[in-house]
Amino acid sequence: MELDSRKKAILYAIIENYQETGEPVGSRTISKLECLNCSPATIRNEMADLEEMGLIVQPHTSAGRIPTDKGYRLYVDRMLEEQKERDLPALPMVELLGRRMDRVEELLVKMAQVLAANTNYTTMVTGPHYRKNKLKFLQLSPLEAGKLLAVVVLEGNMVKNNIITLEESLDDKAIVDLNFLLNNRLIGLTMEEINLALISALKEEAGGHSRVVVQVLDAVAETFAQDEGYPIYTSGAPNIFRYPELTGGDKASELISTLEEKKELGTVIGRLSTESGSRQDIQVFIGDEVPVDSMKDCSVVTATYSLGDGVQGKISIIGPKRMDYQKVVDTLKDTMNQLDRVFAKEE
Amino acid sequence: MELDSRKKAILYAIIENYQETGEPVGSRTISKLECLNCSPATIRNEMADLEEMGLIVQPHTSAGRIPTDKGYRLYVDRMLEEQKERDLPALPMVELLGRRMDRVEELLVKMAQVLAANTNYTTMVTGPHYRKNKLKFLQLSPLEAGKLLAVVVLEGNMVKNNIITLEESLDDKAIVDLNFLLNNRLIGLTMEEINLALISALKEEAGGHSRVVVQVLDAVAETFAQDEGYPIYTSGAPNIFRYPELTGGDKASELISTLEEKKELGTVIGRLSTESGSRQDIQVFIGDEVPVDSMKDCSVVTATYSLGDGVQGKISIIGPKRMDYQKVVDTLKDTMNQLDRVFAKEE
DNA sequence: TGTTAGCACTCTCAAAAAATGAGTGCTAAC
DNA sequence: GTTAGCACTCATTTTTTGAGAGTGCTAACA
Repeated sequence: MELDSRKKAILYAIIENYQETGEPVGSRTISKLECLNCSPATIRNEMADLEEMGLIVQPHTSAGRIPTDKGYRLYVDRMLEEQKERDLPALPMVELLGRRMDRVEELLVKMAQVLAANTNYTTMVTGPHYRKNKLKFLQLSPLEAGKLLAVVVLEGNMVKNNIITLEESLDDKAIVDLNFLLNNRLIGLTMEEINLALISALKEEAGGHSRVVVQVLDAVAETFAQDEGYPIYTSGAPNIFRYPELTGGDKASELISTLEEKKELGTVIGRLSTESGSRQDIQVFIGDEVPVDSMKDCSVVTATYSLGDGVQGKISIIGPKRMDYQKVVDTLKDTMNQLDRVFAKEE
Repeated sequence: MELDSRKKAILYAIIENYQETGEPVGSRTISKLECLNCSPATIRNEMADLEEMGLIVQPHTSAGRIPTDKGYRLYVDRMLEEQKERDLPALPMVELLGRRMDRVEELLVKMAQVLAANTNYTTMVTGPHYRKNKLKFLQLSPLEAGKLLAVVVLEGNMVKNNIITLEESLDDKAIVDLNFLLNNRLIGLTMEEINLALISALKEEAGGHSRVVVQVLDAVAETFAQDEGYPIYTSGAPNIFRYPELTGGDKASELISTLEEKKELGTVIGRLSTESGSRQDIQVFIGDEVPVDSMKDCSVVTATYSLGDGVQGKISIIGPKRMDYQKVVDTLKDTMNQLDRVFAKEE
């Protein structure tokens, strides 16, 4: 069957109306609303066709229609295609960015908060993938007998620290030497690259302190291993309560659990990174496309941010399938643009 | 009216039954359950008395009784009094503690998770109050042109780092000097004690670099100022969905919001610190006693933990008013004991 | 051939009505 | 002081009813 322009118009009208109301949309509503100038009966005929094509469904006989995942997909794809320029009120992201850009985690958390508050959906941000960023420098300091403080700085000024409990004591001289050795050999490498071969090579060089070298490297590696290599921040979880379709039955509970545990969220991210990004790196998952069971009633819109120096991660907006895709996509684009502008300017 | 031992027994029976079922408890249930050996009618008489005393109420005429806040209070006070030794299966807290005790935040988060999973309630842990802990040492390192990395270590090995963007560049020598100066003057002081008078004194001494001193101190102070001086971690928020009385209406939404925002939770903590702790520093807030509006249907049990070196904070378990106070209190005591054992052994 | 009016039909939702049942308070007997 | 018996109350559940929204179909119309 042909999807002529009127059918499209009707489909989009249904989607947008359903977006606002959350109620199934009837033929009468459409006939009034539209500049199509045709009667409910005509709309009904068209709707029957759209239903046959699998783009809309009736929740029950004699109810209005709601879009199917396939319907949404069509709508979203067109939207991403069109790239229509809209002017949104810019988010006060720059303000955040201006101050204390240095603290990456803090910045990400705030960003998530602003996005959640602005969209009324839930936001999830993954921190940069530590293992993929290069070591900028590493500093060992004596903390107390048998304990070392290791401060690790990665490109992009991500800082992590770790307290290492040693099995043997080291004097200050030894620490300075070790410091020098490690920096000399490791700077510029990513965590991934600091592998076994390298470690045993260092062990040789360290001579008497070989055990310490291993301990230090283990501890450092462990620091970056937690959170499966990247932290995940969420914000606006309570926003799901705005959407009855997400809170019926145990759904709210399951969603909140998923968000709290965060681990499973990684699968979304995992899935993301393997698939090729669409234009501007914005990807949309609709309903069943979301690879997390408890989110089958949700849609997820994802973008990749970059803070320069290879520091990058994903921002995702999680909402009901009837989310305002246009707004979400535009907001994310705006955010990405702001980030780019700030971090491009800086370099 | 006299609260004789039978009345007490009945009250406690009601409380414990309601704890399990969440349903109002009728006279018949009690009469069967109890070794009191008396008929429902007798129980009814006693219940009428208990109601008159304000210890139990009927949600509506001809329903069973449920405990009032006052009833719970009586029950809890007795329980805290009795100090009955029960043997709970010990939580696998030690296991956590054994490994990587050094990372305080990580430890606290894990602890919250274990407690939440074990009790089926929500757990909230406040990190140590940074401002009250003494500075152990402070280290400035050049990061790149115009940027310094400041690593601050407090007693108890709490480490915070901060990237400082300077208005002027400093050569290595200057940084070393500044480092020395700051350490010399600030070690052993708490963040609270590093006040304006001290800062201006340092400014004098720093001579040419007075602006830098201020910037560094500001940045450090700001690091510890965030989170109002201490972080708050929560875990097990989804557990509230287990208790219908917490999820009716918008309650779930409000509770989850409160937990997510965390700020307001501080008021509980604030209230706590002013009131004198009961035995073993365990405090119980029942219903209206909780100083947070969205938690008027909850009870909160709080304990103070100490990780040695003045590193201390609060652990709170948040659940419905009909929570298993005995279990929660015992679990907290057990946890505190384990902490004490580990950290006492260490010193 | 596409559009429209009309109408019977279906199904949800809300309100009203009726049945159910748990639990009480009271009284009178033990 | 305790208990059996009984009438009464009130939330809950089920049933009934009615209203309303929306459809599909048919027949007329341009």
